Amino acid sequence: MNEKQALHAFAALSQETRLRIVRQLVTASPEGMSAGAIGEAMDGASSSRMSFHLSHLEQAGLVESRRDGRSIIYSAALTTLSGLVEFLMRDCCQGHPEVCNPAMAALSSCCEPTKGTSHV
Amino acid sequence: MNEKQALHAFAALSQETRLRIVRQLVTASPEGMSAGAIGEAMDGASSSRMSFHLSHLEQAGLVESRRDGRSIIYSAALTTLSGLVEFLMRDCCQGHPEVCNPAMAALSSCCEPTKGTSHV
DNA sequence: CTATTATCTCAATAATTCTTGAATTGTTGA
DNA sequence: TCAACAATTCAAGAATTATTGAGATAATAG
Repeated sequence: MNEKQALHAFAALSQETRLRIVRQLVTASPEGMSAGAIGEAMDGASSSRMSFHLSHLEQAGLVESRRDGRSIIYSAALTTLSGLVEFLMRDCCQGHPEVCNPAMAALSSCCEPTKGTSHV
Repeated sequence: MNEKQALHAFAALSQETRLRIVRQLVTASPEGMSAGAIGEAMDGASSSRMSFHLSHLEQAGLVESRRDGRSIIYSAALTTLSGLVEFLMRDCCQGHPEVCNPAMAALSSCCEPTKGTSHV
């Protein structure tokens, strides 16, 4: 993830409908959802509007698509999301662990450390 | 950090000049830099342009300002940055540790565990 | 008090992004 | 093949955001 890619990703995430789509798709991961189903979940947004936002997200690498019959199934690109977090933190941490540490703590509590099977 | 705040933060970070300002200020943390000095670092951008972007960033909670004599000193709001990471990951991790784990790994390597002089 | 420096504010314009609706492409089943 | 469905593409207009330059505000030095 370089600055240009991060810029695209941030732009993609800075629009309400698109941010909601991403959250929806993360929840629906890894199966994904058809464009139509996503539109329904977005208060019945029009298909051309969905297309516009979905292709924007795809350009930014935040979602992926595949055809399944008449439908096109979209799914979250999880590796781009973690790449974005890494980019943000790479910036933050230039000698300033006071940013990273709270972020680490937040991450740890959110990513349950697979209790029991701890290993570095 | 709620969705609305995250939306503002992403919008603020989705503009090249502003993303560069944030990175610059994270590097200059915690002292900060005067608006003029930031402008110089941004290829000599005009003062009104700087003002526009700096106030946008301040609105989004990504930077803070204080007056020092004639200058206004801006500094990175590190807690908002880590809040944003937390927001992203809270989303990502809804039952999908496969996102979080790479992100955790990236964070760990970026936030060198203060070898030697470690002290909470 | 005046001149100078640092920054902000405002209005106009330029540029970009979003929405809408109509037309188009691709897929399936009868 | 044809009708129906799912989604995309395109063009026009609306809305938002960024840049510029002129003028205002605030602080300091002389």
